[in-house]
Amino acid sequence: MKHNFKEIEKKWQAAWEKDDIFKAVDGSDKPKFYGLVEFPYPSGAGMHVGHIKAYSSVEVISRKRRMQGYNVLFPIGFDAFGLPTENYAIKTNKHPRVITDENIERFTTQLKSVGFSFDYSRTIDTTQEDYYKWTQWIFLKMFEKGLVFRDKTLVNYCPHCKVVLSNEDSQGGKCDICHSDVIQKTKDVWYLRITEYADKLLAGLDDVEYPENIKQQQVNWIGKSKGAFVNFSLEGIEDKLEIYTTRPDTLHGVTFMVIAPEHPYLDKYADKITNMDEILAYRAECQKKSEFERTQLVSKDKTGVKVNGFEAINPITGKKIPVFISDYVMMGYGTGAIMAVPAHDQRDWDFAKKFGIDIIPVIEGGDITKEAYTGDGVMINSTFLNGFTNKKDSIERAIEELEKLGCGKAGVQYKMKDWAFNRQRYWGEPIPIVHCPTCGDVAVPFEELPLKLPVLENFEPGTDGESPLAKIDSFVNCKCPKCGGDAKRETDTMPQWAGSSWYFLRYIDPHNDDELAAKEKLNYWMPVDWYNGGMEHVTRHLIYSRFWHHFLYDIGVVNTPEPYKKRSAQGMILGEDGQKMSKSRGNVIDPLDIVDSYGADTLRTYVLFMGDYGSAAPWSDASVQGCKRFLDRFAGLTDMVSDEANSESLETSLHKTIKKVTDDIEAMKFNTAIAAMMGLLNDIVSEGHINKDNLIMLVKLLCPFAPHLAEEMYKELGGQGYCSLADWPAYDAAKLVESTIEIGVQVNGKLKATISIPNGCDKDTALGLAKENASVVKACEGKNIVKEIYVPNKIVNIVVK
RNA sequence: GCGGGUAUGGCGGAAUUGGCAGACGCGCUAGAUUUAGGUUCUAGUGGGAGACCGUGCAGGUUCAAGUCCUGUUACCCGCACCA
Repeated sequence: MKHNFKEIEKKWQAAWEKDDIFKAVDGSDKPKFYGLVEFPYPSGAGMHVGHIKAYSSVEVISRKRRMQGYNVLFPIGFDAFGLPTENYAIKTNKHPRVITDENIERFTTQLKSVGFSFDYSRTIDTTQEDYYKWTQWIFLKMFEKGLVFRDKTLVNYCPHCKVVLSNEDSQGGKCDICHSDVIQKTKDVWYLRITEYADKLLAGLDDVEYPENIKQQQVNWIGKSKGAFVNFSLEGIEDKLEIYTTRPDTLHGVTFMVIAPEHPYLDKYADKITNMDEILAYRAECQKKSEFERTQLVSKDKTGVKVNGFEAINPITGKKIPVFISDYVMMGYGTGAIMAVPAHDQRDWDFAKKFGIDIIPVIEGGDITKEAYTGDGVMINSTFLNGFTNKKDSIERAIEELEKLGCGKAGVQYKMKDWAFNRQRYWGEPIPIVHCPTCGDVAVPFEELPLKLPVLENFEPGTDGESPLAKIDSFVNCKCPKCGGDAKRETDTMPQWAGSSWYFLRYIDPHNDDELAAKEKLNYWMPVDWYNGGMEHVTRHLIYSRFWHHFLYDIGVVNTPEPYKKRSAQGMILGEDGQKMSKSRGNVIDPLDIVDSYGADTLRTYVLFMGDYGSAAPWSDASVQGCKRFLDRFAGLTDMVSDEANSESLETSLHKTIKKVTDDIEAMKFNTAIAAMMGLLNDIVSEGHINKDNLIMLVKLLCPFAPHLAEEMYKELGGQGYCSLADWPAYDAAKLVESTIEIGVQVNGKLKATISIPNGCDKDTALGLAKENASVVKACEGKNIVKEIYVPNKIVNIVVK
C-alpha cells in the first residue's frame, strides 16, 4: 500500500505547528538536551541537499531525545550578513535587507516542508539590530580587555571583492568568496588577539568529544612550536638580530643568517648597507609575487641577496657569518629572521648550495653532500654539546647555555595569526569605534548599542577599497564619547564570521534586551550537547566560536570554557556522476523536487541511508526510490495487524531491532539503523502478521526518521497524543537471543557446514552436533583430530592432520 | 614535505572489533499481476561446471585475519619555504 505523503506531510506539519510541540522549555525538571546544527546562510539559491543531510542527524537525535523524556532545545536561525547578498544587491539594485528577508522566508518555508522539529519561536537573524547589538557588545568587551588592536600591515586583499581577507579566508592564495588571486596590500587592520587564546584553545580540546581528525586539524592550525629565541649581535650595530629556532642545539652549525625581505632592519640600517639598490630591487620583485606563488611554487630554486654592510656574530662560537635576504623567510612567522643550519635543514641546504656557503654538520648521520640530514644522531663539532644523543636533552642544554650567556631564551611560536577583523563592506555589523583626534580610538558606549547600519542607496565599495559607509557623512561625523570633540566613526564592518561566533548563545534567550542571554538560562542550557556541521568550518567558525566562548567564560558571561560538548561532521553529497554538485556540471539535486515527488520522509530517510554519515557519497535517484518503497511497504503493515502470537524468531528480531536502532542513532550509524528496520520489515512480511502493540513500537522507532508517516500510522493504530512525543520503545534483553542458534563449523579453518545448536550449549554438545554433519565427517575422513575449538555461540573449528 | 583518512560484488555500503565476508538498499535475471509502459508481488543474484577461489598488493602471526604485525601501491582531505 502506498501512503499519500503529500496529504499527510502537510497535515502533520500544520498540527505540530498549531500545538507547538517542539518548543523548548527554559528550565524544566527534565534533563536537557541542546542539539545544534550550523545555521544556514540564506542564499538566493535556497536549500541544498547538503543542508538536509547536515540537519537530519541532529534532527533524529533531538527527536529521539524528546521521546526519551528530555527537554530538547533544537533551534535554527540565519547567518545573513555577508558578501553574496551584498553583491546581489549591487547587481540588482535591491536593498540587502529586502533580499535577506525574502531569502529567510523562502528558507523557512523549505525547512518546514521537510518536517524538521526546530523550535521556530527562537529563530534568529544575525542582521537584526537586536541581534547584532550583542555582537557589537562582545566586540567592545574584547576592546575593553585589550584583545582588539589596530595595525598597519600587509594584508591579504581581494581586488575583485575589494576587501581584506583573513588568512583563513584566503587559503591557497585564492579569495574564499570569488576565488580570484589574493594580493598583498598595506592596510589599516583591526585584529582580534586570538593568539592570546591559542593555548586555551589547544588545552580545551582535551575536554571535548570531537572526532580525532577535527582535533588534529585544529592542533595543526594553531601550530604551536617550542623552541628558542636567540639574539645575534650585528657588527657595528647596537641592535641585536633576534631569530626563532626549534633547534637551538644546532647553533654550532650556523653558517649564515636569512632575514625576510620586509625586515625592518633593512630600512633602519639602510645607511650601513652598501648594496641597498640591489636589496630594494629584490624586495620589489618579492612583492610582485602573490602569496600563492611564494608558497605554492615551493621553489627548490632559492633566491636571495647578500646584505653587504653588516655581518652577524654567532653568540656561541663568536664566528662572523653573512646575512642574506630571501623570500623563503617570512615576516609573518617568528621574528622574520632565521639562523641557517644548512647541514640539517633542507631549505637552508638548498640556499647554501646555490650561494656557495659552508655546510658544517653538527649531528652525525646521512650524507650532507647530497642533502640535509634531518634525522637524529650524536652531536659533533659542538663543544659543550658533543656526545649528546637525545634531541630533547641537547635542546635543553643549549637553551641553558644561551640563558647563561644572556643572549637567548626558550619560547613558543604559533602558526595561527591574529584574526583580521574588518571588512570594507556594507552588509556587516558596523565596528563600534570612534576615531578622535585627541583621544584616539574610543569605544562607542554600551548604552548606545546597537550602532545601527545606516540605510544606503548605493552599496558599491569605494575606489581604494574603502567601505561604502565612508560616503555617508551623517554616519561618519560624530562626537567623541570621551571628550565631546568632533570625531569620525570607523566605517569598516565586521567579517561574516562575527555573527556566527556566538549565535548558539542567543537561541537560549533570543528576545532579551538587557543581556545577550540571561545567566540562569545559559547555565541551564549550555554547553551544546551535540553540534553537527561541515568539515570546512573546522579551522574557521569552529575555532572562532570557541575563542569567543572562552573569552565570554573569562569575563563571567558563560559557565563553561568550551561551548560544544560533542561535534560531528557530515560527509558531502556528491552528484550522481560522483563529482561535487555544481550548477556548471548540471548535477545539482534540489531537495524540494525530492519532497515533491517522493515526500519529505523519503528524503530524510535517504540522506541518512545513503552511506556512512561522515563520508562523501554520490546521490542516486534509484536509491531514493528504494527508500520510498521501504516507507510504502512499512505503511502497509497496518493491514497485517493480528492477534496471533509472534514466532520466536520474529520476537527476537523485533527486540534486536529496537536495540540496534537505539544504539546506532547514538553512534551516528543511521544507515545501519535504517537497514535494521528494513530487515525487520522483511521478517514481518514473511511472517504475514504482527500484533498491534509491537507495530506501535516499530512506528515509534521509525518516527525520528520519517515522522509524518509515523504520526499517521500511530494515529491509525489508536496511539494517544503525538507519536513525536510518545515514549521511546524499550527492548527486552531476555528476548534478544533465540533458544537455538546457527553457527559455522570449520575444518582446518575452512567453513564446511552450518549447524543449529541450543543457545549457550557446552563444548561437548556443540562438537557432538558438529561431528554428526555429513560435510564435516567427509572433511575429517581418514585424518586425526589434533585440536578442537569451540567459541560459545560463535564457531566450531576442528583441526585435523 | 607534514598531518589525517580510505581501499570489500556491477553500484552505495555492512561485518557485535580476531570467529559463517558481502547485512540493508540499488541494479540485474526469471516468473506473477497489468491492454502496454510504470507500479506491485515471488524467487534468485561475489567468482568458478567443480574441488575450490575471493576484502588494493607482497609477506608474517594465529586453530581462525577485511580486522593484528611488517613492507608496499593508489586515491581523497587538510596544512605547507612555519625556521
